[in-house]
Amino acid sequence: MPDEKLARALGSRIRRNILHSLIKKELSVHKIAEQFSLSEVNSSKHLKKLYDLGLLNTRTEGRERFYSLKIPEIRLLIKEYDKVVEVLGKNKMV
Amino acid sequence: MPDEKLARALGSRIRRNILHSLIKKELSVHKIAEQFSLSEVNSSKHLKKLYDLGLLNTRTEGRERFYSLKIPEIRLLIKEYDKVVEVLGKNKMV
DNA sequence: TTCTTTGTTTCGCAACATAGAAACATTTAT
DNA sequence: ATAAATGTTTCTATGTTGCGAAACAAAGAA
Repeated sequence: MPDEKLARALGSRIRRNILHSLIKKELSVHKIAEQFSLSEVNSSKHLKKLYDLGLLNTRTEGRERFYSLKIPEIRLLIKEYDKVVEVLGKNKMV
Repeated sequence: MPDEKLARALGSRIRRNILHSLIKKELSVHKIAEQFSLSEVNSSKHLKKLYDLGLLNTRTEGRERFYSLKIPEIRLLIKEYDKVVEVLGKNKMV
């Protein structure tokens, strides 16, 4: 069920940040690891998860593997997601 | 961190369906349980989770507790969510 | 008062996700 | 041929989530 998986994919702050970065341009496993202070192992795992889900494209060049957004609709989803987060933040009575 | 919690709240198919129903009108714990074939215990738990997150309003009348959408922005989020799910479904090469 | 309806909380279990470590593969440089 | 850089996979430990069962609480009916 893709809808279950999508939710689980978005369920990680790191993966949402990764998607955010990939909106601008494709990035390698290494660059993502650098950017978010992840081990390359974990960077690879997160990207693979997003890729398996069908959200990313991949392209290998030399020893690097680049990932990019495959589904443009994800941009709006993230935008709406952030909007709700903002509202929740303002209402914060936690 | 509200953004972490929101993702986890959406991470359940049942909770997304509940939110979907609440778009139309407020519903009691009992009604939700009925509608989705949940035990009342679980219905209560799911609704509490969404409420604690700040997504729902609540109103008690007699022995019933009604929940309703508090954040209208959630509608668009769900809509965009479903859109991405649809695209993923069409691309299904899983 | 006693019973029924509606709802909540706690406990324990099974399933799943996450992160680190180690081993391995591939490509490029020396 | 050897070493370094970039990624992936497997194993393990830890933590989180969801669900059922049981106990409890409050409101209304009999």
